[in-house]
Amino acid sequence: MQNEHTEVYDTLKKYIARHIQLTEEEERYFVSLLRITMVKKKQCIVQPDFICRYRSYVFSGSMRAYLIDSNAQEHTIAFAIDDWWITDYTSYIFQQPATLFVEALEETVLVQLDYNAEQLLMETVPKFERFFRIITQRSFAFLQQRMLSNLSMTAEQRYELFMNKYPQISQRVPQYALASYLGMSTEYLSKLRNNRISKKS
Amino acid sequence: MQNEHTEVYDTLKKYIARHIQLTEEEERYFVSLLRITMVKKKQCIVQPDFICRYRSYVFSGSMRAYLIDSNAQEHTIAFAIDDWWITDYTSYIFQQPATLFVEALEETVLVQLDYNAEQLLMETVPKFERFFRIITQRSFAFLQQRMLSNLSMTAEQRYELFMNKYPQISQRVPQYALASYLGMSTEYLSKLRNNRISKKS
DNA sequence: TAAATTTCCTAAACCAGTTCATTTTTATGG
DNA sequence: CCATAAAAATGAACTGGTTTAGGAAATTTA
Repeated sequence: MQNEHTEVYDTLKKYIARHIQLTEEEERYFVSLLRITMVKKKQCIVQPDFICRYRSYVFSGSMRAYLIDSNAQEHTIAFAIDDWWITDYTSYIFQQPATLFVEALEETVLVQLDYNAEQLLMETVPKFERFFRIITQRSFAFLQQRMLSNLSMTAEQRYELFMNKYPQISQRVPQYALASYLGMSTEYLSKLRNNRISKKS
Repeated sequence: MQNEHTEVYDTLKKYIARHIQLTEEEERYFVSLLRITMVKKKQCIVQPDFICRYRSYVFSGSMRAYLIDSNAQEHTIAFAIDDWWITDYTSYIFQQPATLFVEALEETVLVQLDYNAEQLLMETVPKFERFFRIITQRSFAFLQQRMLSNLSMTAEQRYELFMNKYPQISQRVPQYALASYLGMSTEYLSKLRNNRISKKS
């Protein structure tokens, strides 16, 4: 058990080291604030109306964050596989009730950081201000690109783009989840998959 | 002239003070890194293929950032009026060639921070790591909400939402810019404006 | 203040993508 | 290993929103 945890923490530490350099003491302190959580397929770690207390790093497995709208339709705002963070971001940073579900798509191992621990961490080790700034900036740039794709491309182009950029993800997530991420119906995605749309080639 | 600049810097300093507390010396240092730029209507401060060197704070006037796609269609990714920052974010943070235009919608006064100056600022005054973390987190949460709106709402609902949330902006920007922000054609926006769509009321 | 240009409005034809209904395939737990 | 549920495929009918094409209003410029 301890061995397994060591491996998980080491992976996260390596991820952190890509952005900031910590002393051994700082690393130990950081790790002391974390907790490891295993979630089964379909289990939710965040639900609407509850305040989201954790930011979760995916060590293995995969997760998705989605909204259920007033017509009972699902809309996926994010996937997370290894080395990505996931949470209901709005709920987490403002500590207000969530609107999203965050659910495991398969058996998943997470490393979770509590909101209060995160605040404390940034005060105690200011380098983490930098760390969270950098990863948030990257997430923002990523999301802006996605927004632009959704504004400027057709469903088919969005599908092609996703397949090129994230072939791994497309194989691991259910098709209805991918459709709701790309902003199209499952039926239409199915047609695209079996390219019964444009007979260009 | 000096008076005018003082007013501009004071507004920005007040904005900064909402998130971090600076000493007078830090404030002076910060201000020394800034420059004020006036832009005329339709003038672009960022263009595709050029690296975006500045982050711009809007003191007065209004700006928008947009993409021109392969069909020569415009897609607005952001507006900025007083107290907002604007830039081609991806180009700025990665210092890579821009893909967007950032254009003045009216005569506008900007305060600009150079990329290298920003890096230096964060090293010299680490509080700014915190400042940029916080504003980036808020921008991210905002963009995620917008992404969810675009995935889950109809054109009409998006229009209504925007009008409720940003009545000031809708009056100041041209209709084609708003349509391209909301992800619909100008013709359809025009129909919605004169509500010739749903005869519910 | 007239001319030029840009923005805005209108309406009919059209189409990308949805909805609905049904079938086939794949997962899953007991 | 079967039973049953969940996910994916398919096709026909439909619709929200676009396209195209025009003309009216407003803004800019000379």
